[in-house]
Order: sequence, then structure tokens, then C-alpha cells
Amino acid sequence: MALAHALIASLIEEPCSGYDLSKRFGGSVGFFWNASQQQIYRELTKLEAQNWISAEVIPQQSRPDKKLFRVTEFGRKQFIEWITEPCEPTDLRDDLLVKVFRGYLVPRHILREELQRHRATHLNKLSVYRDIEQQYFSESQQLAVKDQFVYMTLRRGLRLETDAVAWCDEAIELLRQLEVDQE
Amino acid sequence: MALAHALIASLIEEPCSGYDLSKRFGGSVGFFWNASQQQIYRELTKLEAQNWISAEVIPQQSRPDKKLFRVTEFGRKQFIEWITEPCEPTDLRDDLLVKVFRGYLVPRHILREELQRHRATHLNKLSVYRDIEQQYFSESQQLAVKDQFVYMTLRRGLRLETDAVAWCDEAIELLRQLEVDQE
DNA sequence: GGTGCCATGTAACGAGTTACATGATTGG
DNA sequence: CCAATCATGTAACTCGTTACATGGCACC
Repeated sequence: MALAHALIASLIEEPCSGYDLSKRFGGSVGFFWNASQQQIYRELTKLEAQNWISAEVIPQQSRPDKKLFRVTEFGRKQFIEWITEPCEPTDLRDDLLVKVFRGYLVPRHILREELQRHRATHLNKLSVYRDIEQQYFSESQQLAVKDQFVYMTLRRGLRLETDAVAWCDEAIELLRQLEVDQE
Repeated sequence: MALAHALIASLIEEPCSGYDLSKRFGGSVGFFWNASQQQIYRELTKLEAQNWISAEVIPQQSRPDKKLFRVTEFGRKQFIEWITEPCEPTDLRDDLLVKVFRGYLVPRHILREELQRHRATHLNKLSVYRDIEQQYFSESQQLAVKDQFVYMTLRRGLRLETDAVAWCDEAIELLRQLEVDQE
């Protein structure tokens, strides 16, 4: 039940609608917990049934009504308890690595191009993270305690993407050498 | 359908039983694609029905009979086609990051201990990977082409774990500072 | 007049997790 | 005698993905 906790993590600081949440999951929490709109709506329904959150219908003119979700006192307790419990590192499931693992079965250039595509994607994410860092976390000494925690997660993202790019470079270089050897 | 491809990736070099596969997934392919025994049996049944693999029953005395699975010519083609198709980087879903994100909601020491636990786990994996590197890939210049591809995936694992440890250190250090400030 | 945004969902399916079930053999 | 290893699976459930459905308003 971890999507549930990711949703609470977001709602706990700022109550909002399912629609808003699904947009938030494009950034912020979404950087380390992915979820589609459909999943979010389904999970919100369940969380409301279990009384972790409560909904208030906000009538709107010239827009569909929205449901504003708030974390209940019970939900808050459950969330804090969940943080307190130990958990195991998520295990890896990476298509690209399976492909590289048996990459000798396809022409070199195919894997090289794929690695370059992935490199570009990671570089892209990296630049997004760097922008966020500059905008919100540039003076890390003066950050509020709360923001220091959030910053730590951003640091993780920065590291992850930096490392992914570096590995792609390694792998691309290896392929380049193998291509040279073939000539 | 990516577990399917991970299974084929393993079977394509060495046919074996479901039981053997589930053990292999504790290492090798398993380092970058996790799967339980139950999942593996289910998927093998499906793959056989789709004719990606074929089974040969090997009668054994003093042990239960086993089914030896081989990748068919059709399966091989499908696998190679899959490698050729582009894919997107897997998106992150990490409990620990959700916990750190709202980590200010619990006493400092709880998160610190959790980070230390995770650090130890990553260090452990790292040492496993290093052993494998020393044993099988120490003279990287003289590796067969095939093994160079496999080595690239090991490099990824080494990097990933190294980076995870480094980030844990960063995060632990931050918490230490916050604890000092509290005094 | 079409695209995109706001805002809600349902339905079907595929993938992953947890628990249970069976049964012989080997080794301490 | 107990635990581990070999070897197979079923069943129930949760989580994640893909596709579909509705409908008004704002902006170009």
C-alpha cells in the first residue's frame, strides 16, 4: 500500500482534488513515485472509505465541481506509523539492462542508439532537477528544516540521473570500441 | 511483458527448469529483474502456450521430474525484436524517498536508523558485486564480446549501489546536523 | 470551429505479492 | 528427528497500465 502513502505525503501539506494530485505527480512527489490519474482516483476512493482522508465537495461555477481531499487525524497517524516502520530498498526492474545483458544478439548500432536515447532522457531530467535546485534550494544553509528533507530527495534525483548519464557514456564507449574492432 | 523477456534472456544461453530459473533470479539476471518463484512458473506456462519456449520432461529417480525449458526459434526472434524496439527508463517508486520527503514528521533518530539500515544493505550488495567483478571480470581487456555486455550490466549495479551508499551518507550527515542544532 | 484545460470516473487486463499445498531425499 | 533442497504448482488479492467516456469553458 505505498501509493496510498505517497498520496498522503502530498495531501498532508496541501489538501487538493484528485485532478490536482495527478498533476502534482508530474513533479514533486511524482519524481519518486509515479502514478496515473486512474490509479490516483481509485486509490482516493479507497482511502476515503478507510477514513484516511475526507472529501469536501466544492461547487464551482463554470467548472465541474471538485472534491477537496484532506488527511484525517487517523490518516495522519497511519502515515507517521508507516514512516516509522522499516522497509526494504525497492528492487530493480530495468528493461534496458535486460537488453544490454544480451545486447550481443543485435547489431551494435541498435543498442548504441537506444543508449543515446536514454542518455538524453536522463540529461533532460537532470536539467529539470538542476533548475528546481537553483530556484528553490540555492541557499541550502538557510533552508527551513522541512525543506531540508525535501532537498534530500532532490539530491537523490540529481545523483540518480547523473549516474545514469555516466553509465550510458561508459556503455556507449564500450560499444564504440566493439564497432571499431569489427572493422 | 518484460518478465517474459527477462526469462528468455536467461534461458537463451542455458535451458533449465522453472526451479533453476527461480534460483538464477537470485543472482545474474535477478540483479536487475526481480521475480518470485510463483511469478516464474506462471510466466513459463504462458510462454510455453505462446510457443516462445518448449518443455521437455526429464524423468529423474530420487527427485521429482523436471521440465527443461528451451527458447524456440520463434521465441528467439521475438526476443531479438523486443531488444530492437525502444523502451523508456523505468520510473522510480521508492518508499524510502517518500519517507524522507516528509521525514520531519517523525523523531530524527528513526529516519537516521532507517537510512543506516539501507546504507548497510547497499554496501552488502556492493560487496557481492565487487566479488563477482574480481572473480569473473578482472581482466576486462581480454573478455569475450558476450561477457563485455554482461559486464556492462554489472557496472550498472556497482554504480547504483555506490551511489546509494553515498546518498545515504549525505542524508545521515544532514540528520546529524539537525540533531546537533536541536541541542 | 478545434485544441486544451478542468474535473470526474468505469472497465478490462496484465503484473506482482502472499499464502498455501505436496512429497521425496539428503545431511546434520 | 528436523531442516534444507529439489521440484512442482493453485488461489486470492493488490497494484499498475491502457483504453474509453462525459461535458462545459476559454482561447486562438
